Amino acid sequence: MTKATSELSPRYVVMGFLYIYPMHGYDLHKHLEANLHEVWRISQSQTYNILKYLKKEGLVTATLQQIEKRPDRELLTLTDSGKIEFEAWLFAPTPSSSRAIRVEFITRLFFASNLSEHLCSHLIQEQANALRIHLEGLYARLNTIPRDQIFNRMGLELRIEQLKSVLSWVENAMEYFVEGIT
Amino acid sequence: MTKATSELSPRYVVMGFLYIYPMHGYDLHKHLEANLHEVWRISQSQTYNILKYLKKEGLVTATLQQIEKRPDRELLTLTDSGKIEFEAWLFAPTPSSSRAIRVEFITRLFFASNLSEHLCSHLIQEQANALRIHLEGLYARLNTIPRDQIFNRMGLELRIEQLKSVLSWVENAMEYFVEGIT
DNA sequence: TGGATATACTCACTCAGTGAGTATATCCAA
DNA sequence: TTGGATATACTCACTGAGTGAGTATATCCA
Repeated sequence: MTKATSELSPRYVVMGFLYIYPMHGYDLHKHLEANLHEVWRISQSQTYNILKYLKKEGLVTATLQQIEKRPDRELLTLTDSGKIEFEAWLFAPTPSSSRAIRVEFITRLFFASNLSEHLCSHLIQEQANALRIHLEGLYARLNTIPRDQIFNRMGLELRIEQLKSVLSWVENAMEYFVEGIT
Repeated sequence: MTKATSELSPRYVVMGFLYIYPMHGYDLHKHLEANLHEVWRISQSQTYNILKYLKKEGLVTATLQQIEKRPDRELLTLTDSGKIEFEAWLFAPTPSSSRAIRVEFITRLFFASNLSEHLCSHLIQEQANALRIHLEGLYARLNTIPRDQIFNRMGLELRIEQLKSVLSWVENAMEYFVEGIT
């Protein structure tokens, strides 16, 4: 799928919930609200929009449930190719932008925590490494921007500051999982 | 204009360049690339898209220049209402999200630096205050999220960390303007 | 018994953003 | 001198994120 999906697509959260078990669009949206409302703000209709194109792409199938007199009601299931796509996303490091870490990486941890704590710790390590490498690149780029390009320098320097604070958060993220012990 | 323009609309940078003086869409895009490529990444066609709806909204007017045999070529001018909208945006604090500060606030400083250094310092103060107030709100909200909502807490705590580092950057931003003295 | 709330989904829309394409003018190097 | 790169200037058709209002039925409970 050499599809140029925009960085930070909401498709994977949706797929993630269906990865756990099949459900209705309605429930899916409720789960989103309950578990990740500080991370994603996806309206109900937007949830249905996403499901629509996932169906079109064959990542999700809908089976109609006919319950006497009630209309529609589709039970949504992640297809095999849907599962593959989701797993690929889950295991690959999130692009190194502050926002992507806050939204996508936390979402990956959310789904990974359903699988194993060890996986979480692994994802955290990998993400921290990716961030360190990316930061190196940004420092190098900063050196190529002439002194008088004040606002380009501002943009890049602020970006670097943000990423530094994101990195240190990621490095300590394992604390969330051992917290219960305290 | 109770228009619900999405937070972080690219319309104001475009208006900002036309605020300085009228030019072609082509030049406008070149200026963007030259001065703010670390801040905004707006493609040429996207620049024209923006100009299109600004024209439709009466914020920009286009006067056709007929130069013997060459086609099209529109000189774009900011209208009075365009100027008013731009100034309103320039003087009002940017919404307190990390990305908005990195993109919109730096853009505001860019245009403000064309007007006066005193204005820059004023905008920086105001923005820092707005950020402090916003952070208070986030801390309060964090206290309302139960301990077991791990991922919602993660999202909010990371957001707070990012905003803290953004705030300290803003507080020191005046350094960019006195730099030449060193 | 009727009004609030929960379940479940649709539609029409705007706005951000991309990629490829069109057309002419100018410069400069073999 | 000519033809190929580069600069000028703009258009079009598209995808994808996101919103707001609307539809329809079922259930609860006061």
